[in-house]
Amino acid sequence: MKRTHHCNEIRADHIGQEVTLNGWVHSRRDLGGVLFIDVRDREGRTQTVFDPSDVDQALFDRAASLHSESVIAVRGKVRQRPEGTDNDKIPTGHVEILVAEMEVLNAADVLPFQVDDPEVAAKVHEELRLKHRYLDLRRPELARNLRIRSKAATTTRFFLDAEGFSEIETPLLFKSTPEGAREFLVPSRVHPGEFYALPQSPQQFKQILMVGGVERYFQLARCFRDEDLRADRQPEFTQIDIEMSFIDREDIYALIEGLLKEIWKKTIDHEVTTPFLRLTFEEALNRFGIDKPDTRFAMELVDFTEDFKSSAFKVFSGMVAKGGVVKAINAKAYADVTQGQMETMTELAKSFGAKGLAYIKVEGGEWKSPIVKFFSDAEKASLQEKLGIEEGDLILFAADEWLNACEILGKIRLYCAEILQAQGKLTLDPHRFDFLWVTDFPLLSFDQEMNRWYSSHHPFTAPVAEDIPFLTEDPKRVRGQHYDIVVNGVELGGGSIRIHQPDVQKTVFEQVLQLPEEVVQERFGYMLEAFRYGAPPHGGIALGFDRMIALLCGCQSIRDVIAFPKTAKAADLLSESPARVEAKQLRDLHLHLKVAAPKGEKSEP
RNA sequence: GGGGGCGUAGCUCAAUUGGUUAGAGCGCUGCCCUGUCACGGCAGAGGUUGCGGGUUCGAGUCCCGUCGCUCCCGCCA
Repeated sequence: MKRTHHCNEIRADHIGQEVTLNGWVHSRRDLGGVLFIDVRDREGRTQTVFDPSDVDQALFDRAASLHSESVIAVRGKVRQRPEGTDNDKIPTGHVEILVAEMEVLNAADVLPFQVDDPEVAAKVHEELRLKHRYLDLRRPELARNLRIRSKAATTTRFFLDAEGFSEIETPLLFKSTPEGAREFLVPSRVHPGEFYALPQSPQQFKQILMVGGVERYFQLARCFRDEDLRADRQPEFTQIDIEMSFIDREDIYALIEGLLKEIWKKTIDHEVTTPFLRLTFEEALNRFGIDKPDTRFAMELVDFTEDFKSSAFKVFSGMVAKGGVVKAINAKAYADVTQGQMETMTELAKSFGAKGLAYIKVEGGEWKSPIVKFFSDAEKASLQEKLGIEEGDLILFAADEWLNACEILGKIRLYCAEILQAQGKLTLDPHRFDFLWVTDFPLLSFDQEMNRWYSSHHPFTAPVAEDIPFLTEDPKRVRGQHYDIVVNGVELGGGSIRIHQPDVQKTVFEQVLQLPEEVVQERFGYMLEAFRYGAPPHGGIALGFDRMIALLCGCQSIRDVIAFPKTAKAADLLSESPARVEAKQLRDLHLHLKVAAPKGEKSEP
């Protein structure tokens, strides 16, 4: 009983034809004398009719006792529905199949949760949905997400192939590089006591491929990081990984703008406007207080450092005297802020080392604030003018060292936007995508506790050429040739032009990052060596594929765009991994566990 | 590692703030029903209130611990 049509195919044209459908029992309506079963597959559903005047009692009884989600094959004649019984909600609603024969391909047990009603299914606890992921995947939303994901992958391959890229797989069993994210380790059987690591990304291999003359590489690369999870982070995830030779930053921007434009068009038929806006790191911080700004709404940070330079309010003028800045945002229409919300924001500010969070509520034509009495008329006038203050507004201040002040207000800006959205005072168009590049990141950041410089991006990022002389004497002013791509406040990806000169790379490793020479040799010796034998200038980028699909699908969590995601504690509830292994497996791997074996099991001899 | 939220029938939730036999809708089982499409009607079964302690005359409710899910901070070169 192989199907002749799928379940969203039968139309008036087919009336009179004999057809066979295969699919799941979506719903069953037993009216006693007549029985309807909607057969569903991934394309849609079709109503079938069992009429006792046409089928024998045994078949009728078998059909009547089917549970939802059983898999059946039905053969019968297509006929027009009797007048007045059309169902306009589904495309097959004008016809039905008068069943002559039915085979039960798999009789389903009673389900752990209902899947036929999308609204009911969507509310089921995620734990249960993950345990029975195969049921969850039948929901139209998840099925659609996976198809969008597939379409995006295919579009990527097609586009990059046309641009002359080769798709090349790199090893998953790699060498441990203890910098950066914690790694998953894989013990070696044939090398007792030695380990592979799963790659955090194919970074080093793709650079070696450039030395290998590949020129244009890409991969939909699986990456692994053993860090704590979030809604937008999984321990294993996918990147669109790209590397090119003989290029500069502009080539990357143009390529990625083309790729994203194509993906958005092919998957959700959305026209992305290119070229993308570009912001320097400094401008992003100054205006939005974050290096991945959501530019779909304003509420921008405004600088008042000059205005409060000699203010009678010593918290502000004192900070300016110390070289700090004074900044403010206008949370439009948020003067009705609650005590609790104000406390939350103050805590945010304090977590960045601020002493408090100064504010002005504009209510009843009055500026209500504990600090406004210290302000001169000129100061008030400049606040009024630069912030466009109106009745009902809430003004929030940060006075601190530049980066802290920016980041405090950046977080508060996002918090306010969230609240204002919940209150219906701020609306963001769900079909709007604000793409932008963030450029000119500082190459290095200083770690106060460790008293040393570390790479803002990664140690292979090339400095801006004219800044190379400052690498050792003034690391702070060296800009990196690093770029991030940001959409609606989500960091979609990032990359850089790489260092291709072994001497510059050695300087960065040993003199700037202060890694001992022997450590550099052990971990990166093969790269430095490769760069001695003809390394082309090169650069690349990696895009978070899961995050990208979540944006395309309008999902909050990337778990909804991954077929088999893991929980916040990195467990797979379907297969119940991770799990213990047999003692023999451990012996083969030369491992001895320090944790106790569970009850009923013998611990290792 | 830290903080918040959740955990009651197969599912989604309720239980008057510590008080009788823990309820409802959906699902499930049985019976009825010939044009439904969220079919309808009648009846019924179904509970270690995540788990383990404690307080109390009495705990779903309060306390301690623990497990799981989730959100956030740290972390994620």
